[in-house]
Amino acid sequence: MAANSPKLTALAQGWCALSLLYERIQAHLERALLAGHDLSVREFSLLTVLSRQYKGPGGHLQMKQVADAVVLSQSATTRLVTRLEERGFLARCFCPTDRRGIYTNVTEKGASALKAARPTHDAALNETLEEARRDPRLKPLVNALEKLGKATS
Amino acid sequence: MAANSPKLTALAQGWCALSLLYERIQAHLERALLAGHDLSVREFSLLTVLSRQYKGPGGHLQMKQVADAVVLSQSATTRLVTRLEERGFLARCFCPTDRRGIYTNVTEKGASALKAARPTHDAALNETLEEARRDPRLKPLVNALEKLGKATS
DNA sequence: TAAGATTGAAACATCAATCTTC
DNA sequence: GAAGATTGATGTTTCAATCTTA
Repeated sequence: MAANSPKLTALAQGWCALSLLYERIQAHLERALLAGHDLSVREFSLLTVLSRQYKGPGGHLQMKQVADAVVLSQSATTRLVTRLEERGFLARCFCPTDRRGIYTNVTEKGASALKAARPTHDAALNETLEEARRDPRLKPLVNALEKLGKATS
Repeated sequence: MAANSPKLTALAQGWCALSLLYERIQAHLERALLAGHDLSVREFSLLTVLSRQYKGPGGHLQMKQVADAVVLSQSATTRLVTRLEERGFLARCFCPTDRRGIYTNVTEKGASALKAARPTHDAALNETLEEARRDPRLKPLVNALEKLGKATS
């Protein structure tokens, strides 16, 4: 996004660094996942979210909630799910309590695709962060990111 | 992007938090800038980058360098510049030393649009960060972001 | 009437091909 | 031939409109 200028506020600088880091990671992951598994980051993210669902009441997400989780519009989510359904990774089913709603399950095929892709994803993430740590503008952010993971996990 | 699960690696968790924060800020800024000034975040970013150019040797960016700065492909940058040129915010001119290259200058109109939009931008940024600080997953990241700005400015 | 999911139209992104200049 | 900018083809995203169910 670009860097230093005398009048840039401190926050704006931080935002630039965040953007830069985000976009680098995103681009790197996208490349790695597409090349190795024909999955975009969004698709990976969707599979991840949906595979965390559990059977039983409250365990499933409706389209709208999925949209929130992957930060997409409802219509984009519909299409994303459709694409992955056509590839056999997902299956829609009706929501038993509200027939307006639609649930989506990850198929066996989808689950194994996700499982296969995860090491690629994690490795690419590691690489990018390793590299970002060498950039003085990004280092503090990378450190915070790592601490964050440790604190919550 | 979504959150906790037993098997999520620490880094992946951090990445989820980063994505979430980035996408929230991005969405908030986009909304504010479009509503108030009919500018997308990308357009704002482009104007910011180009307005930092200075007269004299080495002070101007070629299309390709601009593309890197705003993290877009070359062709997308061409079209972005064209759109803003049509609105009278930018003007292309030939690069004197290499006739393949093209420089882009910010017009008076473009400069005043940018100037008018900056307070909106900064205010929206502040708001979103303020809000994000209340989310325990994001707080450490926000703190790092603020320190970052202070350290470099 | 409102809420959830979908579809249609338009905007904007990427990759590959092209055109000009080095 | 290689590099910089552009154009063409294609895919994804958003907003608005539509359809079904609550």
